[in-house]
Amino acid sequence: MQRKLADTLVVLDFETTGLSPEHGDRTIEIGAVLLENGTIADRFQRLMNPGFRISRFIEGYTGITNEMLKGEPRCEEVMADFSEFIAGHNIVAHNASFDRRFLDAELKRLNQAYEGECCCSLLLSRRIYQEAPNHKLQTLVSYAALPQTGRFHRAQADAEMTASLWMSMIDRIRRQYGLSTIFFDQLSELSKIDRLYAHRYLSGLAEE
DNA sequence: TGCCAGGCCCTCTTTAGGGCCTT
Repeated sequence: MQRKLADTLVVLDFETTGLSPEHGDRTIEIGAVLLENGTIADRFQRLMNPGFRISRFIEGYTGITNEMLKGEPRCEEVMADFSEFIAGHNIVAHNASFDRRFLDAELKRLNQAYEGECCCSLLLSRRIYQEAPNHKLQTLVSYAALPQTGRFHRAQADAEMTASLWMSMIDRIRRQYGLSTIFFDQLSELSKIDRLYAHRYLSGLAEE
């Protein structure tokens, strides 16, 4: 599924009620963009009602209030639509292990599963932007001089800025190593190898 | 009401501990 779909990709971000779906936390907002050949071809943004009140901490952290969620559809309804949105595409998220756990947990409630590949822009940034002060999304957007498309910690803005970050890292690799094309599975591999070997790996790609 | 996780990665490491990230 990876290389043949290298020209399409869904970058996603969840806002949730907490850190752990295993302890009952649910998603309250999904934001995503479909990238086709490096440009945004489609968007998906929904608020959803988790079925219980969210904490004051989450209200302050995300700007999403209990009042805002009152009339919104349940998670199951939104996730059914989102499952169709991501079907056939690989996905990217910042600290993807977090978003993947929530994606899997929500889809499991629908007796569904995501079958594609998932790559982490945080892990990739630790190899491409090794000199950045830290690798929080907000810091990297500033560090790479990318446009701020909205409020941080809202799903759609975070997804769009993660997409910009992703493209900026691809651009940096292309320019630095003279690569005309770099595939999703190569970036996925790069995010998994020891970051000390990142340069050696990319140099190897340049020689192919 | 208050609490909860997990994977990566560095180092004063590998028979471990703790910071970084995500909400």
